[in-house]
Amino acid sequence: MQDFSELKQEFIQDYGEGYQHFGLPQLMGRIVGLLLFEGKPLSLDYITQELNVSKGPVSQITRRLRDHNLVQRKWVPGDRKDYYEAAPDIFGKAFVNRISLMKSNLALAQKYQEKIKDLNLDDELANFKINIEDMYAFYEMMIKHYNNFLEEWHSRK
Amino acid sequence: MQDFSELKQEFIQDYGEGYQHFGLPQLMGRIVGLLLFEGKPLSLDYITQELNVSKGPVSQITRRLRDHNLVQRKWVPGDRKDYYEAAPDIFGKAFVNRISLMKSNLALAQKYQEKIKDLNLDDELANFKINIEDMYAFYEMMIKHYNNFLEEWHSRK
DNA sequence: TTGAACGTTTGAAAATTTCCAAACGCTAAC
DNA sequence: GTTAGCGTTTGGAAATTTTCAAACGTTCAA
Repeated sequence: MQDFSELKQEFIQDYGEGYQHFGLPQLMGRIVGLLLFEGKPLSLDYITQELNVSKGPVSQITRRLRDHNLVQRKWVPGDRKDYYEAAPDIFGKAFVNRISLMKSNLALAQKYQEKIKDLNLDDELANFKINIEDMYAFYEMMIKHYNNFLEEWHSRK
Repeated sequence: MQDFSELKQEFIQDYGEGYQHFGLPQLMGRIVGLLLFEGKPLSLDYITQELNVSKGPVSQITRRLRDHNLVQRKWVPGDRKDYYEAAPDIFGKAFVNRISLMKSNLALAQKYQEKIKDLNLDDELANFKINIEDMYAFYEMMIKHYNNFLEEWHSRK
C-alpha cells in the first residue's frame, strides 16, 4: 500500500494525461484532478504550490475551466483569496460541452447539404452528397443518444 | 452560387478546423475532408498537390488514419501508386475510436476505486472516494449509451 | 545492373502552444 | 493616502508540434 501523497501525485498525473488524450492541456487535467482528489475548495496559491507551476497559467486555465462550467469559485468568508472547487456534476457538465461540439459537426453537415441541394449533381458531387447525408444522419442520431444518456444520468438516484 | 473549386476548398478548410476543435492536427482533418469530398481513391501525390503540403506529413498522417481505421488503401491495377479512400462507415469507425478513449477513462476510475477500497477512509479520502465512484458510474452509463447508439447506427436502413 | 517511380524516414526549420517572471490593477486594511 | 495581499495580464522564453526538403529503401521496368 502506498501513502497518501503518492496516491495523490499518481492520480493527478493520470488525470492530466487523460486530458492530453483529449487534446487538452495537461495542466488543465492536473488542476481538475487535484480538485477532484481534495474534494474541497482550494486557493490559487495552494494549487500553484501543489502542482509546481506559477500563478499565470493556473489563473488562465481556471478561467477557461470556469467558462466551461467545470470549476466554480467558492466564497470563503473572512478570506480575500479566491477558492475553486470542482463544479457539481462535473462529468455531466463536461459532457454537455461535448454535445455542443457535436452540434457544430451537425451544423457543418447541414451547411453543405444546403449548399449542394441546388447544384447540378454530376458524378463528382454525387459521392460528396452521399457522404454529407451520411454525416448528417450520423450526428443527428448521435446527438439524440447523447441527450438520452444525459437525461438518464441526471435522473439517477 | 459558388463554383466547384471554391466549395471544395471551403469544405476542406471547415473539416480541418473541425478536427482541430477535437485536438487533432488540422492536416488530418483536411485529408479526411478531401477524401470525403472526392469520394473516390486518391493518390498520395494528388493529395499532396491538392492540399499544398509535402509528401512527408501526408505519408505520416495517412498512416495514422489507417491505424485508426478511418482511411484505407485501395489497389488500382496497373498503377504502382498507393491510393487512399475514406473507410466505409468512417463516422462509425471514428466513434469506435472515441469509445475506446472513454473506456480508458472508465479504467482510470476503476483503478483508483480499487486502490482506495482497502484504505482507511478518513475525511480527506472520503470526498475523493465519492468523486471516483461518481466518475465510474458516469463512464459506465456513458459507454452503455454509446454502444446503444452504435448498434442503432449499424442497423439503420 | 542500372535507372526511374514510388512511399517512408529523418534532421532541422518554422510555427504554435505552454509556461514563467514580472508588471499591473484592484481591493481592503491601516 | 499608503501599503500589503490578491488575481490578472503580458512579453518573451522554453518546449512541443507541425512541416519541409532531402536522403533512403524498395520495387519494377528496361
